[in-house]
Amino acid sequence: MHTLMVADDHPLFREAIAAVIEAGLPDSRLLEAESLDEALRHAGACAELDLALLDLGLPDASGLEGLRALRAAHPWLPVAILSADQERRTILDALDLGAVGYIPKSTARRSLLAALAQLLEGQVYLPPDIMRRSAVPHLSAAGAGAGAPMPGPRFAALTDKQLEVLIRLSHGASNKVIARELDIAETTVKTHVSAILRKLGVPGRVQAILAANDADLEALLAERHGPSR
Amino acid sequence: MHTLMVADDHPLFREAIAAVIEAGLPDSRLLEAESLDEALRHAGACAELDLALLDLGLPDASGLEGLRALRAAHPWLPVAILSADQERRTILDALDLGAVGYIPKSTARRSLLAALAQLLEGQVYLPPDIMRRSAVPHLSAAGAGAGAPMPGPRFAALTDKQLEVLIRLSHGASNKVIARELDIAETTVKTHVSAILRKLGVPGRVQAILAANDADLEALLAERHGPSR
DNA sequence: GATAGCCTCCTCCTTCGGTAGGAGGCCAGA
DNA sequence: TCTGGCCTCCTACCGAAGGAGGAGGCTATC
Repeated sequence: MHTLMVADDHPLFREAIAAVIEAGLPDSRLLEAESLDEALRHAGACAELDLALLDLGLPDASGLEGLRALRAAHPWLPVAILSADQERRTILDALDLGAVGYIPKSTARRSLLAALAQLLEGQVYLPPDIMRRSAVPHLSAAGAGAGAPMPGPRFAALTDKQLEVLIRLSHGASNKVIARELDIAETTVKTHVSAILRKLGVPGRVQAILAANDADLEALLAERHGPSR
Repeated sequence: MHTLMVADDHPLFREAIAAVIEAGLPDSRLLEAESLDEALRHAGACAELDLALLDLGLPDASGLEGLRALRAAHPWLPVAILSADQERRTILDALDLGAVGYIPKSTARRSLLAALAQLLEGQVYLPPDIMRRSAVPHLSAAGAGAGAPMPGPRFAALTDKQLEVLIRLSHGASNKVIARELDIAETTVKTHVSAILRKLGVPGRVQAILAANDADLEALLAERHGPSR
């Protein structure tokens, strides 16, 4: 027997959550709040609360302020964020403020149930697809000393020819097209592509393209051949 | 059949990990490294690596620098931290650098096994006892911004599900990964992908990704279904 | 001369991506 | 009630992609 609370200003979404819980956690009770104020009152009134699901778009709380307020008022209450925001940074900030989990609203119904079960068991839940994707260790928010850009993949390790191939790769060209454009055999293109993937530490051409799109490869290539080209 | 790597300079600890894996994950292979350098070499040599367990006390890497280096060299390798450090701040910093999990060395054998299984399934694992004990909020996060990128007209023809697939596609996910994340069969993903390619008028996933990267698909999806921020 | 790195090309093999065609279930509108 | 769109899943087939492993020619450096 668990008691949950969902704080979301969209009735439809609260109903959806209620349906999921009823179907998958029949032993549970659900409190509903449509504002931060109501959520705070519920949390104060109900001592049995096991988990609060907090939307980040509440009318009386902008962004993570609601989380901060709820945490400050009830430090013992586990709070998980429920949001349409899929920014990695937002998730990390929420954890920083003491959230025990983060559930994107785009989560599939079955995954949602699994996430709730995990949270009720005392575990931490974070969306795997967001936390595990690209997640390039670069830029911004947390200063923390040496803020050297530290270019992600090692484009500098690529040879000129490999750079030429990667540029065409990043434009979406197939091996066959690249072979024709560079006037070499397709097998040779494959050799170059394999070398590129190995040097960049990525598993396939798609990831190589995504990595390449963050850098100006033409500039790098031009720089190598001196200002005269 | 999974392949793991443990990077720790204490042979005893490596042996303990190996024993746990042998007992609980008999289908798995384990590579051992006693330095960051060796870990980097293993990661470069073994493409099948599913998960790296990185100690924060390596002799040739101080603290989270090892994680930064490993992430930079192999952005697509999931890395979980294995450390004696139980500071909440350290865990958050590790996540910031792209770690997919954090396992304190004080973890009980059974919990360790569960954590590894969870990580190998593609989930995120964090120590519940540390993450769930109260933390004092002291952060200012402003979610201002909200630029105005216009989603291309072609994307309007996509259904919600197709949009979900395309978003993950644009992050470089394979059909198999998308299937796992959306909890549907790979054949279904293929069906969706085919429909997407047809509607966008592009010949392959690579071109779809390049087209998708010019639009803010998450915003489009959020607008469609109950925009709660 | 020897060594090393790069570019070129090859074959064999496996996995991934994509199409074609079919099928059942669900749900909203006519 | 029926129709149509959407989601789901399947088999079968084929081409693209990528790894393994080898090979010859080129240039620069020691």
